[in-house]
Amino acid sequence: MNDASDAARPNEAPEHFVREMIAADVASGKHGGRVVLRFPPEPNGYLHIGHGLRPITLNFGLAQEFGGRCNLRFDDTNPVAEEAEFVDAILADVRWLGFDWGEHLYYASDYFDQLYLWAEELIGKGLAYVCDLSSDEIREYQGTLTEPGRPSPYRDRSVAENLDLFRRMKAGDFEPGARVLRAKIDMASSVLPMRDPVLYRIVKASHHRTGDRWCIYPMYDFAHPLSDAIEGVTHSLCSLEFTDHRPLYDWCVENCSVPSRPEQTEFGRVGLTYTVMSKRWMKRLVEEGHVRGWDDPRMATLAAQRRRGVPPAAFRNLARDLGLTRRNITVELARYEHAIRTELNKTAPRVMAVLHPLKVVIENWPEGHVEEFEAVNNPEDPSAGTRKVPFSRELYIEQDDFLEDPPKKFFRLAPGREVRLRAACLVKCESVVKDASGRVTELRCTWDPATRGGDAPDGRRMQATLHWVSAAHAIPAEVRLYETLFSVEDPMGAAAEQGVEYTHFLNPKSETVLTGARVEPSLAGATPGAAYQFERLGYFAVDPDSKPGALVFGRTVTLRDEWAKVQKKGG
RNA sequence: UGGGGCGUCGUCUAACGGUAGGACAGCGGCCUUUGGAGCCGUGUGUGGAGGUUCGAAUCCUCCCGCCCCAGCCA
Repeated sequence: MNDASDAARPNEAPEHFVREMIAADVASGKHGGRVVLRFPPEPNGYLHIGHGLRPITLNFGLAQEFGGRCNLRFDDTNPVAEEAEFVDAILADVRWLGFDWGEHLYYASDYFDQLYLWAEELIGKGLAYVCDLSSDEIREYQGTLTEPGRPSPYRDRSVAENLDLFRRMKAGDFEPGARVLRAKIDMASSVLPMRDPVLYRIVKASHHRTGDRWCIYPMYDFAHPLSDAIEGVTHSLCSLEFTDHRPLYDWCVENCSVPSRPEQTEFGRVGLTYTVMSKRWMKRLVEEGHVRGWDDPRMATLAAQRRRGVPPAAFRNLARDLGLTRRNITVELARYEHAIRTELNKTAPRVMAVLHPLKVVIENWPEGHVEEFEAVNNPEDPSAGTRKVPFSRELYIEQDDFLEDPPKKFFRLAPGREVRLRAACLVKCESVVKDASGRVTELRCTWDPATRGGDAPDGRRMQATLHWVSAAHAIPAEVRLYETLFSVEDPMGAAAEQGVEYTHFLNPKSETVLTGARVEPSLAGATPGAAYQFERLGYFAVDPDSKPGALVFGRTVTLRDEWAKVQKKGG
């Protein structure tokens, strides 16, 4: 994790309340001075940017800082929602972000036997009972935000009867919904989760790991604190919405004979503008075909960001820079993109690619003659070296880089004007060839042999430097340009406000597929996942859709673009 | 409405009773063989009202606003 990207800001991250708390606990010898954290995803879907920017980087990062460890535990207590496929995807995402759980990969389902024993312990202590109320009835008895609940008629069953019933629940004697095991706490509590919460329910579904061995499954509120205790977790970090559950977390740990005393601390979640993060809403985008799949580069999943070419270091660095508070926050897309550019600027090799080719013929360059110019691979990193780029009589430049009648602040090529071709030479536009409709189809230029390499011996300065490829040597490639999936900052908020579906705000231009692009020949062997900067255009990654001889690039993020800004202001 | 959480530039975030600072965005400029990168400059933002204090973003009181909780989801 200490790669070059952190050089500008060595080691120490800014302080925040959780770091201070852990430091204080270590100093005071609490938990024996140990630091054990955990990242506890439920394998019921894909991880998203919010996970990458907070819980993952926070837990694994703090564990590293304090020389402790971070367990990766799947909170798989609900077989109807969970699948092994998601386990694999989550593992891959965490690994991709650069974290290692070592031997500490766990599953809450591995603790089912122990959890069951603790449930019986609670029954024995008179702290839990089997309740025959239906879920509707339980809700009725629960009261409301302002009114206290009423005790279940089954609340005072004997220990023996509870034990018998619970064992029969486990044995499969009852149907789902017939009975549940509830904690006996306080039906009048102002904290709703304390009103005799359900601890176990009957579920007759196959579990991705335990199969059909169980037909009763523990609820999160029971399984989570006890799983933490089993693993010796010292600091159980979770998001704000679990704050109300903390009293119950503590109740479980206090009333079961657990081997350790973990403590829960809550932090705020991270959201991103122009995207939707929730599982349910992302799922709809996939199912309704608005995107190519869960890893479509426009999606907010980590798998999608990886495919798009986002470097994992950008996540770690941005997560660190965001700090940590007890507030749910929304990060501006620009800040996410900034983190990506900062990283890629240091690491991505530069290369030339022409997205919308415009033919250029160098009239004073001999037919059939080829020369190789030496191009710098990364001006930010001399160790990246140089490469040879072939130059010949017929080239392609970007259509956007020529205007027959240029406006004031347009510095690029125009009739009679001279510009530099990156790493090559200076060329001057002598004339323009048009088709019958008047469209410019070709530029006739001349080059100045004295400017080989790009510098003019007489010192004349160029207003612009253009990227280019040699027509005969360039490789055709498909290039996919991405913009935000939604056209408004807060799709869910806007939908609620305007009373329309959030899909109403899908950006029709979120993906543009270009099939006529040409890239320089050095890219011939590029492999999926590789990230490049297409000079003057942006950062692009080789998409896994690429096949031998048929490269597909996807745009990770554009370069900052002053000209685009000028145009926007003028238009 | 009961309980809980939270209010500092547009967005994040510092300041832990002693000059409200940084990052991103924006704006202006410099530089440039990427209109990239880099560099320089640019901001009266502490939700409100009282109070305590020599001094309050920070402590107290009241008010206002936003978020979370009434799954046999996590």
